[in-house]
Amino acid sequence: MDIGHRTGLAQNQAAANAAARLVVADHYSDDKTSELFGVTELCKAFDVTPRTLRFFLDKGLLSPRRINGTRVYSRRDRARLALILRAKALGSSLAEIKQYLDMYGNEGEGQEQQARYLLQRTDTAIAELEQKRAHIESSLAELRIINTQVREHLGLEPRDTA
Amino acid sequence: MDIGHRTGLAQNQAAANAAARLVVADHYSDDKTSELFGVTELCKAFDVTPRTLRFFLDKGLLSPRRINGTRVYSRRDRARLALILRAKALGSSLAEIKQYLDMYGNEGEGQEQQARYLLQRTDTAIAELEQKRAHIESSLAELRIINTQVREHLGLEPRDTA
DNA sequence: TTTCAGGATGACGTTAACGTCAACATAGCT
DNA sequence: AGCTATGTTGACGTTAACGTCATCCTGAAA
Repeated sequence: MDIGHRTGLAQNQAAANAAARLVVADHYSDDKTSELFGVTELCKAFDVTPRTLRFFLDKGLLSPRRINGTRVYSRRDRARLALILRAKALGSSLAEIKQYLDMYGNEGEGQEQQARYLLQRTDTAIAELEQKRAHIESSLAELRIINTQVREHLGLEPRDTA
Repeated sequence: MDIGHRTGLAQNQAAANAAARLVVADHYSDDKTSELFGVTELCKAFDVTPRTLRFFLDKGLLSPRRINGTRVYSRRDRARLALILRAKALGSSLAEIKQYLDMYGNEGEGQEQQARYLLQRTDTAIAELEQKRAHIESSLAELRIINTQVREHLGLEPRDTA
C-alpha cells in the first residue's frame, strides 16, 4: 500500500505537470480570436462576486479589454483569475499575488536583466511554497495522529489510505 | 535521482511524524512543574509582538494562567502558539484556528458524542489540508516550468534537484 | 521610600479585502 | 420609443488582525 501511495503521488505530480503547462501556455496565447467571457459567466464559474472582480481590476491584477464600456475577459484573463484565487486560498495577499502574476507572460522581458530578475523571483517563490508544503505536512501528520487516537479510543477501524 | 527524491520525501514524512507526536504530546502534558515562559521570551522566540499575543488571548486562542496579574505560559501554551502561527501561515483565519485548536487536547472529551464529532472534524480538516497541498503542487509545477524556461532562455544549467 | 522597568489595560487608528447601495449607461426586446 | 436586464461607477460601510499610544500597576533595585 505504500507503493500504491507513492504511485498515486507520482500520478498526481504528472497530472499537475501537464495541467501546469496548459496554464502557463494560456498566458502566452494571443487571445485575438479565442473565446471570450462576460463578467457573470466568470463569476459563476469561479464563485466570486462582480465586486470582487472589480476589486481585482482596481488592484491591477486583471485588465480585460472593454467593448463599449463592458469588460470582456479572454482565456488569459480567466487563467490569471484562476491563479489569483488559488494563491489566495494559499494565504497570499493580493499585493503578493500581483508580484506573483508578473512571473507569467508579461511578454515584455526581452532584456537579460529582466530575465535574471524573474529567475530570482521564481526561485524564492518556489522556496516559499516548499516551506508552506512542509508546514502542511506537519499539520497533516499531527491531525492524523489525533484522528488515529480518537479512532482507537472508539474502537473503530483505521482511515482509508486513499 | 528519482529514487533519491522519493527517499527524501519519505525521510521528511518520518521526521514530520516524529515531530508531530511531540507536538501532540505537549498538549496532553500536565504543565504543573514544566518550564514556564514569559511574554517577551515567547515573543522573541516566535517573532511576534506582545500585542499579537494579547489579541490571541482576547480571541480565546491562548489562556495562560496568571501569577499576580502577569501571564505565565506553559509548554502547552507554547505548543498552541506554534500551531496558531503555522496555521496562520497557511492562510487560516483566527476563527478557523480556534476550531482547529479544539482538536488538540481539550481533554474534556470523555463522551462518545464528543469523540465522534472530533473525529469528523479532523477528517474534514485533513481533507482541506490535502486540498491545499494539491494547490501548492500545482503552483510549484507552474513555477518550475517558468523557471526552467527562463533558464533555458538564458542558457543556464537546470536547478539543483534538492 | 523612591524609582523605574516590565507587563497589563483601554481606547483609538489602520490596512486589506471586500459588501452594500444608489445612480447611471447601455443593449436588446417589444 | 419605452422598458427591463445587465453592467459600470462611486461612495460608504464592515470585518479581521493587528499597531500605537497613553495610562496604570507592581515588584525589584537603589
